[in-house]
Amino acid sequence: MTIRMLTELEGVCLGLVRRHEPCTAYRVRQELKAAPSSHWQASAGSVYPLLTRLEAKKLVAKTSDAADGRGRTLLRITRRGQAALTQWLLMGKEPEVISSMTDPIRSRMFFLNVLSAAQQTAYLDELISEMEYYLSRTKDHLGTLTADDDLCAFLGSQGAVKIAEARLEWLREVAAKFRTQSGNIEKR
Amino acid sequence: MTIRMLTELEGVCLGLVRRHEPCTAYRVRQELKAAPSSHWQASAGSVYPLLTRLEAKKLVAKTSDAADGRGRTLLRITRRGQAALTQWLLMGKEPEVISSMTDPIRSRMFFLNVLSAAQQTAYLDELISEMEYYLSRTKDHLGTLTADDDLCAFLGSQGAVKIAEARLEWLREVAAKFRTQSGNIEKR
DNA sequence: CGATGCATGTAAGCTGTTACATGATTGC
DNA sequence: GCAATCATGTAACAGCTTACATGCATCG
Repeated sequence: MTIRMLTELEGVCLGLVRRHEPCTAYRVRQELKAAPSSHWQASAGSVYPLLTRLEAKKLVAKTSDAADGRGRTLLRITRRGQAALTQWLLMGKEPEVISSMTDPIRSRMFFLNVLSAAQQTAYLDELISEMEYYLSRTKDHLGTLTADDDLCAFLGSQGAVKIAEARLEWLREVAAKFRTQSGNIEKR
Repeated sequence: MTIRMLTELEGVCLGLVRRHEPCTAYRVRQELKAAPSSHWQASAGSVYPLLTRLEAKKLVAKTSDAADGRGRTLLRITRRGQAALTQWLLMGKEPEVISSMTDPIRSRMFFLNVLSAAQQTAYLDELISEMEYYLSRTKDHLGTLTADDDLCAFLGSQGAVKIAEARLEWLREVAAKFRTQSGNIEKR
């Protein structure tokens, strides 16, 4: 019996349930929102149905404590859930997973020549300044973690910093190149 | 009159039409598939409707050459399309765009402690080897480009290499840490 | 003349988003 | 008492994927 592969958001949410169990769906949303670099909005409309889906597949167990005044539902990962999470994690070594990274800045860089030379340098300067701010926030977030407490969260967050640094360094080189080349003038 | 903001895939496709115009929708798909690091499958079911959508918004112009035996349709970007592409590009400096990067490896790293110590090191070793291969392919792709021909494509591809190098370096550090710590044993 | 590649599309389904809607609890 | 936060959901919609379907062109 093969477990249907989890989506990225499902994998992350299941992992968060595991890390913070027992926890509410609300907590999972908060954790997603707190992450300084995340593609997901973690809207109620995605997280609640998603966790219901995971429950239907018996990957998480919901327990509604009757004693709890508000209708709070606590989540826990099941043994099947652990297996599914492991399978999702191991899928990470597949080439199509490794290469499926998205970087909206890099995507845009390919089409920078749609801008005038003046616009190009102005845009790159603003971008670098925003990236610097993003990097500082990412470092701040890393500062709240320790290697002793949760090594995985610490190293994951460290990766975010390292990648942000690489992006920033690259942007600086791009800006330098565009300044010396005085823009990449269209040939048409 | 504000132009409705383009999605990521729309922006990339519009930019590709511009770079290769006049070109077919098929060509746009090929270009997307050829990119060594792309989140998009560029399936027919997404690209064709997408370009029809862009045509309806007058961002691209379709010209069906009657002389052409096969029912080939050539695409060109319109002036409105250039404006929309510019707007999409400039949106890149918004914090939510900068931080919306996704990295499936980094996502998984947060939950590595679901694996046993032996599984952890085995997985990281395989991952590093796959990342090395991915990096070499990315470098090969960069090698096919020159700074003189299309500076943007060259620098964009250079960014892919730099980020891949940062990811790989980070993965090596993670592997080293996990080996010395002999895994991150669960406390429960 | 058959395989591969060029070329265009559609239908069903899943996932995620925005916006809306409700109510309990906690802190000031 | 009132605001902010905790907490859970639904409905409409947009976007992308898989799988299916078709036909022409080119090369061996």
